[in-house]
Amino acid sequence: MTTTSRSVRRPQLVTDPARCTASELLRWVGLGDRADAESDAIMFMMRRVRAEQALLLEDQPFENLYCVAAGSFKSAQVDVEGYEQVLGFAMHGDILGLDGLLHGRQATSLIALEDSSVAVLPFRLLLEMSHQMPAFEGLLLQATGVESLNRVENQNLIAASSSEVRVARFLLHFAQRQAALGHSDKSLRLRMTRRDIASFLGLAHETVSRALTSLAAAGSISVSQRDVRIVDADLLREVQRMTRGSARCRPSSVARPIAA
Amino acid sequence: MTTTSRSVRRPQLVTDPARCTASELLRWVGLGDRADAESDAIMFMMRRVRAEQALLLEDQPFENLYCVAAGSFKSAQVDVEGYEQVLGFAMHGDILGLDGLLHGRQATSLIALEDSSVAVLPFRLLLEMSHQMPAFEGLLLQATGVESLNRVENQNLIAASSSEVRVARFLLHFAQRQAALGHSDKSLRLRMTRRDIASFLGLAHETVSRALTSLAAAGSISVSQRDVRIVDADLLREVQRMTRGSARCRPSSVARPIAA
DNA sequence: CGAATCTTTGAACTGAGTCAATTAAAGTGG
DNA sequence: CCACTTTAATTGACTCAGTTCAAAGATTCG
Repeated sequence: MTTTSRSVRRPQLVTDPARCTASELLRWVGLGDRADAESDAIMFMMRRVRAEQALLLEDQPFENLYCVAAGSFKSAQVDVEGYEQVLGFAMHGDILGLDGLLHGRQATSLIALEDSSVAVLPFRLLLEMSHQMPAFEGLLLQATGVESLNRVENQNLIAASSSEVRVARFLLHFAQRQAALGHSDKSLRLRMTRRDIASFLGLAHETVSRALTSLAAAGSISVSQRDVRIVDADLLREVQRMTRGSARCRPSSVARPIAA
Repeated sequence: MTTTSRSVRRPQLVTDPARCTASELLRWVGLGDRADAESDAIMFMMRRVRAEQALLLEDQPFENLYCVAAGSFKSAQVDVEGYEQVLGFAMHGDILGLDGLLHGRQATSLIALEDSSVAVLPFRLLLEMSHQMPAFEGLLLQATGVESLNRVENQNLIAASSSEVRVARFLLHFAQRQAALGHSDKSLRLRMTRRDIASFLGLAHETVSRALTSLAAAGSISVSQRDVRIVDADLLREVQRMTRGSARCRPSSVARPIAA
């Protein structure tokens, strides 16, 4: 229906902005080895979402899952008083929308942090396909596993004692995800505002700012607006390890690298 | 193999301590309507776990899911310094162990809070069965949905601004789960220690204690050891709603019921 | 260029953590 | 069944990390 549709020959190289093959999808989520001719033939619709726009609002009926193809999202809830609680961030390859599965209504809104695009995966269809193609069953299982692990990791992020530790963990976690996607794990571009990070970590946005400054002063990172460069990963990891009850380290001037 | 095994006639009434039918299982997780003759015929092993004992330790290979039949559990991680981070609490009908799915190793330990028993669901088997019996597919999907929602709810618990709000939310959340199981939503027996709650909520255990005292003083609950009675649910809900940035209400003396 | 938003920084206040001591409950074993 | 020990829970006093309020740079965008 669009420009490229008649000249399709090498499906994985054609980048029709309006649709993608199941093989591409599988590659995005890290199941590229399960892509085959069959999955080459299956197409999914894509949907573009401009920065700040909602892919989905809470309470909407649950119909689709989404796989982030490009860009990034935050998931959030807005409470009566208008305060926005950020619940997570998603990037390339992440499956979104599962929180609507249980009650049939989305629990959180999904808002694009930049111009983004997602593959639309009608859940019913996905379920049917998973009966025939193991690759799709794998997709669902993986999404489940990721969701489950995310819960654990998020809790570890937030439950950390000091603000500095939380921010350090957030950065390392972010870097790790970047690295898993083949990007640098040293230079991060934070797509979200300080406020978003603050809400996510349960802090005031000023505190996030101060924590970043403080970590930078300690020499573990350097910050320039939304670009964060991890200068001394070991030092950062030293900070990140501190938990409630652990050695009463002086919070900001950990300076001395203790590790052997 | 045990006492009742030869006199089996009405499967759902027989309570063999060492095994259970798939129908019972489905009932426990709230999918009782999908139980049928076929599921009556399928048996799962049960496993008893004494109070304080681990059903499972982190890093163990992922093999089974577990469904809580009786008792309750906490899931936790212990970090290098020996600090135990509690990630969640589970009760009757909850599916445990999903956090091991992604990497094939359990991410958290599961520790019984009281003498408990679980149905052992070998994951491979579960997967195979889900291909033939829709009820089992439903079981997996529901577990996924619950896990996904839990993540959202936990984050809301922890991200709350003040300690009192967190504890209030914790209690209401707990009450709600109790109610869903047919128990009273007014009188709660907390199976976990203050320390566990504190770790879960990211607070010091003294703070949890103080928050409870304070809520009791305000008249929303009454506390006697691990028995908590919700006296004024509306008042408690009033506290629970307060979020970061919301009206600077005086934290403990909210007293005046504002609701119409 | 101005308007709006985001970020950083400062100063004052306070909620929650830490330390310490007391009380209560639950085991243990004679 | 009663001392004795151990663990859990509460309470108080003190301190400090983090919030709040305020104000000044930075950045983006129309």
